[in-house]
Amino acid sequence: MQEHKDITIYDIAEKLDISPATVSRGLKDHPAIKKETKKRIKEMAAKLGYQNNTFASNLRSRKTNTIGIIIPRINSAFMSSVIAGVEHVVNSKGYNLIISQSQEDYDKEIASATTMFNSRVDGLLVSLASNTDRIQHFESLLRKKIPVIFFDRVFSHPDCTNIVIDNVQAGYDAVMHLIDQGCKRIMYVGGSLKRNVYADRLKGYKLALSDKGIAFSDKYVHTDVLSEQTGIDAARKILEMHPRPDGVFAASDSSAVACMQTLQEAGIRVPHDVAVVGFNNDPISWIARPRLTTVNYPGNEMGQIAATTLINAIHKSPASSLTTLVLKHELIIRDSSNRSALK
Amino acid sequence: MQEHKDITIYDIAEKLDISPATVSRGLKDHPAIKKETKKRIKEMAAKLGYQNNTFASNLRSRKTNTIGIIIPRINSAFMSSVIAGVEHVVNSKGYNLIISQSQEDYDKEIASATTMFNSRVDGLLVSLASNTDRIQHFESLLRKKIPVIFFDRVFSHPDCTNIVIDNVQAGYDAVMHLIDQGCKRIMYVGGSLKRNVYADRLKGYKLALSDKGIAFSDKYVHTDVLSEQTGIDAARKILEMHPRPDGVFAASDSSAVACMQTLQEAGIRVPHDVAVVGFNNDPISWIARPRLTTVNYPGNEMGQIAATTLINAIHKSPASSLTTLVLKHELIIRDSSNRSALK
DNA sequence: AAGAAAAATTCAACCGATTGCAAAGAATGA
DNA sequence: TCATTCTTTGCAATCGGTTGAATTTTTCTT
Repeated sequence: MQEHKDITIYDIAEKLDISPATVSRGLKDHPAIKKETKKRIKEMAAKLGYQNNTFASNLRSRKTNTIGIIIPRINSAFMSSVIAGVEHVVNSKGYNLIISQSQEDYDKEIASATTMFNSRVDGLLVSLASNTDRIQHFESLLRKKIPVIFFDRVFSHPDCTNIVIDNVQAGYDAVMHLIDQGCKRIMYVGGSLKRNVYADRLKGYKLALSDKGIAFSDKYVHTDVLSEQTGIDAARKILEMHPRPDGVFAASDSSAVACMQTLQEAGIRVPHDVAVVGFNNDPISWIARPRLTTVNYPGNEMGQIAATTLINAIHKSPASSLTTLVLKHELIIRDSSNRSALK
Repeated sequence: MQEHKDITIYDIAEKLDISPATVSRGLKDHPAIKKETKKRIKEMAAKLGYQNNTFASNLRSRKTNTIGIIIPRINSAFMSSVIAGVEHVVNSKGYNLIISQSQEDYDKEIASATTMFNSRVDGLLVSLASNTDRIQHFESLLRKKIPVIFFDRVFSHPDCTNIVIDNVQAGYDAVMHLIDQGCKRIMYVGGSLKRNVYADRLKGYKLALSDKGIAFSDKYVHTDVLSEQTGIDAARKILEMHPRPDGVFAASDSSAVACMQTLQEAGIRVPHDVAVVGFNNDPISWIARPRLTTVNYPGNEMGQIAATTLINAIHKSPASSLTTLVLKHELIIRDSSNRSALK
């Protein structure tokens, strides 16, 4: 088995009896190179099996063609869809993707940011960890004019674009729907209120109550690092309350389903006694019985848009200016909240 | 806002009035450098905020410190767990990870392999697409002694390690359990038989039947590119058969649940009339009602092991020799198949 | 046909770390 | 004291493209 020496632009240049500079330019369609020369170069490159050495290019051109993404964790239905979307765009545009999980932890997020900085990413996508409350760990990137874009769990910063859905409206829609179904005492189950997604959904919740003249009360708000367990805890709380809540709006499908099932096991009928609305439209939302009413949150789309926006920002250094980009959401009404079907 | 010029080993060398070569060696603990010199170098590096330029290193040392992974799609519960595991190991060992999705398509898989080759990954993890039947597209890597490891959906090749669970045994266990529950006519719902995972589970199915003296028949085997739809199709088929099958072994939880729910909607009781077993232990398996009996397939662990094995293979060039690595699986019995609880 | 302008190509420095080999300094031995 | 060996450090080439400026070639004017 013979050792293959890699083909370089020098090999091509030699065969064609031209200079390496011309080869370099020819390969990347530089306008100053004659069409027919380009053709010869490309043909020879193909014939010899040339591969661009990205390290040499990157070293000289000070570009890495790599973008990074920091997320709380990859293995949730929503986040893996986002990644799928990002990967799709990024690959098709010739970029590489580095993924790092913060595991919902502020310190790990800082470490991830450092890794990204050291890897000299050209741009960074971030969805913040549960307990992050300052973002100075991205300053080293911003100082070097490396674009940082937040999505889903965002943070307001003059130099960063945010990509979100209208969480206030989504929360409002969900709760308004519950009220329309006759709910008077609605529980909100969410994650840390440091995160816009949970805080905003709570705002929507309050607005809906207010618009219907229902008084808001703290005791109906249950927040924690959002997980299934949070849903179970909320259910236990509900079971002990008098009068008992008759509606639940949970900020994730997994907590909503866990809550719903815990209630059901205690003999509560859903939606008859308690109507439930979740968030995300994860697969479990249509597997659970009754099927879960939820807010569709298109992860794949968000990933594609985030990646596209980031790549644009990388190219146009002059402040791409867009501060916030809002995607559409949609309330999907299913059996877990639909009392009209009950009659 | 001032432009930060990057610190290089030359800057350190100048400050310390020594040569860049010494700095380079000092930073990576070369034995020829005096301890105290190393200390001074490292202190100065820290003080100036030096970051290694990986492109320069890679260019010179001809290593990329990058590993690649090609998977059918990222957004499934199993695969995203695998990625999480891989990411964890890879990041902690200072490697980068490039992800590419084949979208279950042979041609895209070839394209992905080419991308990986061009990115000069140091090693590659692969889980094959549904319709792949030759793997010559990895030869260019293997010729350069770049280790390629298959996991989950593997392919036999003298130079490649495979990481799997014992799918034959898992299939055997699942089907044996169904037979123990009194099933006589068991349906197998799987993916393309080109893929070991589906073919082996079918083998286990046949073995179990054979061990119990039950004749095998083609009509009980339903295969397709495995998805929810496959489960629904299988259910429809079941509903039309006489005598009707009384057990289902599906090679994924999503198809199992889809099948189960379709049957239920047609008035079939699970597990009373038809007992169902799935595969993977995805979240939906414990959300569905009845809870789905399934085979636990530890994705995160498999990811970690695959990554660790690959990195070992990268370091010891002398054939790491291991051909196949088999992880443990486990049948988790839940209500969808448990008739003893019914009495 | 000579001169000017435009097009195409080449020159050569450069990106920043690595590494074989040479060299200087220090320690050991006779 | 001088030769020998071991430590430690420096020199300089190298990895393979990229790019501003210079040069050569071609095309266009008049």
